[in-house]
Amino acid sequence: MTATEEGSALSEPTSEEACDRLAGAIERGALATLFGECTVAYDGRAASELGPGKRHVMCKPDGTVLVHTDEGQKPINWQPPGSDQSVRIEDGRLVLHSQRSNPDEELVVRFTNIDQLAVFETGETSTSLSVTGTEAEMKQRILEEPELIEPGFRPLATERTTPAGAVDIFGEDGKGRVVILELKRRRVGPDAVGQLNRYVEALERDLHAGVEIRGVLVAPSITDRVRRLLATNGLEFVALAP
Amino acid sequence: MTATEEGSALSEPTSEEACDRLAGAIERGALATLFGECTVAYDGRAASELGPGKRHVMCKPDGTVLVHTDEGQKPINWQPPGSDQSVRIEDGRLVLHSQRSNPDEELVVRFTNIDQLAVFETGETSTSLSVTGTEAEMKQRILEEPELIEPGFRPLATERTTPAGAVDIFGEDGKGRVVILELKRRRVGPDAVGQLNRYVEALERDLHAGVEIRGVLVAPSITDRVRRLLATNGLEFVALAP
DNA sequence: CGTGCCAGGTGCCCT
DNA sequence: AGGGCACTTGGCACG
Repeated sequence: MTATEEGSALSEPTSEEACDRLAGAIERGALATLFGECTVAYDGRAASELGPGKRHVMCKPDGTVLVHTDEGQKPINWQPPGSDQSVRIEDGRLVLHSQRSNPDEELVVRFTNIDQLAVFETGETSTSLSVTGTEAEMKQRILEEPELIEPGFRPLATERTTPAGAVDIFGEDGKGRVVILELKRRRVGPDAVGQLNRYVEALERDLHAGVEIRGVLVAPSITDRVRRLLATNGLEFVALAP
Repeated sequence: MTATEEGSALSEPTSEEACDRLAGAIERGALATLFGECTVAYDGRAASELGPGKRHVMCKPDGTVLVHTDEGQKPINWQPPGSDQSVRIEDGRLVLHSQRSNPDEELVVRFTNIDQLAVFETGETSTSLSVTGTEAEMKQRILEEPELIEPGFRPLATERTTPAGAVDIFGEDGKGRVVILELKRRRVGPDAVGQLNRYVEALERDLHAGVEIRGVLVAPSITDRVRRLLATNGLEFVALAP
């Protein structure tokens, strides 16, 4: 036995020790991390090959697998929650295999050396996260203070469905004209204009009178190209930050 | 000294030990992970509060900070590469502070207990990842085999710029008509139609003869709504998987 | 389950 | 630095 064990961490374990410990941790529903030299192969919606190097591998109890290098916020390879993990020894080396279905995707991590294997007990589910500054909050504010859009604006419905999808806020202005609001929590690109335009056109067809429908993009700010796109399509912009 | 040290891992370290070790690791450009009971506060583009619970915290040498719970593929809180970390003791508790600029964003992790602190040496930069099955590969295949689109199709340019943005592939058909291709590597939603439509309209204005321009969406498959949207806008679809 | 859409999206390339 | 867009986008809500 060459490995040293302190708490739930094994330093420089053999492949066999790591295999047993890792399999046990996954079985028990614990969170396990490995750090060491490995190669990574992914095949699924896309495919990738990653040559040897030191990486940090995390196996979560919910089936998530994350492979991180020393840089970047996103994992270089991963497997989503619900994936099935299995561990085995091949040619004396630890191999972590992860399988996902729908779509079928496969991730294989082959370790040539394991610096550390750690197992953590996460206990009961963690406290929930509350986020503020979302689009949902913008919507709430507009419903409470419709004059943020313009004097006389009256919201009539949220998520009103059209053949092209659901409109964020549906209402009418002081002159009784139909107004559609598309909310964006940050500076927007051209895609939002396409979205708003689809809704306006779909509603004009749906109400099929010669009704004029106003389409209004509500966001903190817009780019120049978006300003021109809005003008071209006869749409409007109201500045509002979340 | 109550903490036990094996390799580069401290089990149940005191706040002071953890503070020294973590600060040193960050300073040296090592990768550090903590696991323990903590609260997390974020404020920036949005804001969030996370109550006490066991989490896994990773500090990368490039300035990335990731806070993971026992579930989910994405971190529950994070800070992007380039952020500045600082560690201190407050009321005898370890506090990790991370600051980002442009936009100004702040992340604070307060530990009430540290189960483990580990420091890893990542060595030289890791081997690069090669991915296949991307949109770029679709483009390459079409350039090599234009008949994948239709007999007689001739690609003339890629990334040709229009007032609305760059077109994936620009070419002409057997009858000399201008053809625009918008490539998607997976089943597409309505947004892609908006994108293609913008390009077609922009080019029709740009070439400002009464030239007919064909817009073709190239993807593995499309939804029904997209099929209708394409028809409405006089656009076409060619099935092609990456 | 697929479809649609938000996200503190992130990352990459371009101007 | 800002704009535009791909991404194994991930995640959620809804039909």
